[in-house]
Amino acid sequence: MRCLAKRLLSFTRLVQGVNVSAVTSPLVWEHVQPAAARRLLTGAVDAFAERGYQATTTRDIASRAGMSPAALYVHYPSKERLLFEISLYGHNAALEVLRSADAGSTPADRLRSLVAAFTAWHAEHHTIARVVQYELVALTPEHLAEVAVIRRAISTQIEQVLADGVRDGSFAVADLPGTTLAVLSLSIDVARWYTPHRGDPAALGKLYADLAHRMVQT
Amino acid sequence: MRCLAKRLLSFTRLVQGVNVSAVTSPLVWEHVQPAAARRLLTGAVDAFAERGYQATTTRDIASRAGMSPAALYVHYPSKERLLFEISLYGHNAALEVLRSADAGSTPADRLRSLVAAFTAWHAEHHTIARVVQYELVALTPEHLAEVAVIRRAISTQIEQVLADGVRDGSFAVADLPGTTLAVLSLSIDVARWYTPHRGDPAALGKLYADLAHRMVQT
DNA sequence: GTCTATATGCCGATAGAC
DNA sequence: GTCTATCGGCATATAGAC
Repeated sequence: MRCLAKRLLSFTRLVQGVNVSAVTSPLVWEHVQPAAARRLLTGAVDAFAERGYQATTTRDIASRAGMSPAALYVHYPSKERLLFEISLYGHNAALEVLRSADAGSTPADRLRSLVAAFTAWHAEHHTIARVVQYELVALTPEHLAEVAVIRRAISTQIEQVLADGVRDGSFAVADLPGTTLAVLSLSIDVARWYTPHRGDPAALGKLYADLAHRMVQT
Repeated sequence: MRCLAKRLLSFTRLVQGVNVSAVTSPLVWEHVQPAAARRLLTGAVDAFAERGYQATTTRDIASRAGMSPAALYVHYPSKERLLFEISLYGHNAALEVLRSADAGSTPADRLRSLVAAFTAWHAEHHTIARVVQYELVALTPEHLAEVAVIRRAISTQIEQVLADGVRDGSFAVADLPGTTLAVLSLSIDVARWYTPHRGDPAALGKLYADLAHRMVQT
């Protein structure tokens, strides 16, 4: 089993501004080696997103990868560890998408870019996003603490832009923490309801960027 | 086992306008008889909300109600049926909160009232709301179809107000279905993150009413 | 690194006494 | 309507051959 964390940031580096097409790459997991470990991981993402972590059996994951149940344990020491690697990767990818999108000369431009990219990521990668956002309780306390650090960084990224806009007078925000959470909520909830037939991720990103901007503009 | 559905609408009838204090009644399940069935049901709500349906065992539910595992089956024929009764009740309660809140002379007043009440309900009843919003996949196809009807009615309630506002020129909405979903999303996602220490449900409702109104106003 | 076979335990649900 | 006892099955994870 190779170390996944070291390679987590590879693909999101390609994203610039609201160039959300870059996050639609199908080869998201190409850095996971060997191929058997990658098949197990992508099978687990699909299964966890479809049925949830607890309802997914190791037999199901193994069979999606074309293996016997026992073969899973050669690559991952437990089902929870598989979830953790997916969750850690997903959180880092989401944070990197935000950091790469935080470009623009005004708080309004930056906010629109952040919301568009974060929303499009949740739509395009709705299976990973579903695991990231809704399977936190299945993590061990230690692993949860690790991803919680990344979650705080994600929240801070949005809050900072809103605070900048308030300072220069382009935004009117009565409750900064509450509005930060609301803006994040809008994008995160996409993972709950999105399916490919519900529209283009980039178009959804643009709509949500507009809605978020209107929520705070003076 | 008594029929729960017939008594679903009792408490939400008390709610008028944005009188969200009425939905904070702690005796939400008082109509479930006998008391043993009610203890099982409230125990199941807490357990499902904490760990999720699949991670909750019938032994856990029974022990929260102070009973042996076997006693559960005197009141409910299966674990899934317990989930269904909770989900059906919760959906009907949420819909009734919306219908009671749809009061006001202008689309703006109506939208603010709807969003305030719907948001406050998700905060105040975040345990029930979590089961309602995140455990749909555990329902049988037949039971899912039944709650899906209620979910469409909830969505329609919001969409109608937005459409009325567009018609009389008080709202500017580029994408009506998309904006409807976004407004609903904001409130629904409250069930994911809300805990009592994060503020007063009524105050959150007011904040979200303001944000939703700004999303659509001309 | 993958397999077959299996250890070990908990799951949902039932049987039958009281 | 509640209990104790238990059924049959499937869960995660391991042992050991190849």
